[in-house]
Amino acid sequence: MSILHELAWRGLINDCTDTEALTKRLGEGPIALYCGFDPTADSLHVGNLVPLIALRRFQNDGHIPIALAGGATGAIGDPSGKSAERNLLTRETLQQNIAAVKEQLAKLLDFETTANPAQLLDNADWTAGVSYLDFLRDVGKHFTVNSMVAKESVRARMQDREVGISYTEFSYMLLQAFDFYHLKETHDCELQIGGSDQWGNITAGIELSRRKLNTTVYGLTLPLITNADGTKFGKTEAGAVWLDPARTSVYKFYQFWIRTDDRDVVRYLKYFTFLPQERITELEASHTENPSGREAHTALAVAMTDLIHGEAATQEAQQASRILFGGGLDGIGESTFNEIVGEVPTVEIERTQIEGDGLPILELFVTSGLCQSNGQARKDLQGGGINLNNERQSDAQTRVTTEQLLFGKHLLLRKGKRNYAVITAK
RNA sequence: GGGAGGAUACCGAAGCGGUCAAACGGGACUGACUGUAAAUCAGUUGGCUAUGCCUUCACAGGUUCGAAUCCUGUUCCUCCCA
Repeated sequence: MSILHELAWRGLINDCTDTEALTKRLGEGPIALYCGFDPTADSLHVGNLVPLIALRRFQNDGHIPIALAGGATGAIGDPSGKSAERNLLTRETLQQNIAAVKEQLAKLLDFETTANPAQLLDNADWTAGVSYLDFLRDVGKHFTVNSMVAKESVRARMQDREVGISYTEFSYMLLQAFDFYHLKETHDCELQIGGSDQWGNITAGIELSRRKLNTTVYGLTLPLITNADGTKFGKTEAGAVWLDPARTSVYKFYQFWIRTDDRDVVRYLKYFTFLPQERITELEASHTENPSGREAHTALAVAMTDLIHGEAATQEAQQASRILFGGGLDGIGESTFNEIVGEVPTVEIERTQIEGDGLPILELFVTSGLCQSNGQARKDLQGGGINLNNERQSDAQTRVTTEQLLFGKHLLLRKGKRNYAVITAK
């Protein structure tokens, strides 16, 4: 099956500038393709994953992926899909972000293979040195403002008189177009992929390449990932789900996937995993037949955690999840318990703090980070959502002492059904 | 430059002298039901040493027994005219 068919089966093709020609071109041999990632934070998040994984899919099919860290474009800010002007990042932040994002990109693509190694580029390298006058003459001249204004990203903001769009963001598409043109010229990059909101930026690049190089390059957009319940994909109570384990722990990352809505799980298996069609079809059948078995969810969570954090970390996260959600703590041993220490948020306190009269339970929940304030903890307790060592607490006056320590040193806190934390006495 | 209107909790939006920690909606959290799902129903949604106390309605003052509500000034936003 060709790569395009594969992507289509997975529901990953939103739009293509010329499916027929691209199919033909891909059939003729390896192609270089790129996708840009703007360093808006010091880590990528699951929302960035679809295009990144798509790059890898192309690489697996023998093509040459170029991951572009947007040192230049990130300095400007892409108006696509944004309803308001953003603040510019400082240069230092940008530098840090790029460095961090580069590392993450490097993990998902194969840079070692000799046949078609991936490449990691930064568009600041070829943009920073271009003077404003040169840019206006060499790039700007090829675009009419009329066509720029017609782009959805710009039009949306022009129609909204309350927010408007700065000249800076308005120019964003030219920079991205310049990237594509530059990559075509220097790396013979013939395809750009990106989220569906990138359509306008991609076609701008295609036009520039045609005008300046008289050559045809292609664009392919991937769908915007939507949750069945209408919320934004990749967001949780705590915010975005990041790839950086320092921001989103491996356990939380695993949990994020395991809690996927039933209606989304098969779609996500197709979007995000490299599992073969047959396997996904199997999982779909198993899920339809016995949803409470949650086999598809587990497969998804394992595949994703594996991909981002590696096998060892996945096993730990999985083990911790099994212990916590596998039916009570009764009879578990110390070594088993230790599996969850450090996986779920773990806070250390001085043993002396809970000796004698001990600490108020509400305070402990605030310390653990599960509750925002004493008042909130009290409300949660009144609602029946506060558990210590998996026992529901109903008295706000309760004080926790060394008596309650599991194995002489840990306390297992739970708020609600699935928010765990461990407190360890030093 | 002239004129009009506005700024309320996470968001949207009521309130226009006391009964306002502030209606209602969304979101979020918790409980029940379940499968760590969805849907549904219920509770909660400023802080606290908690049948009470404290700090909030852009900011700073003032009037009043009493202000989110009235007055003055400041900042920001929107609209209309030039």
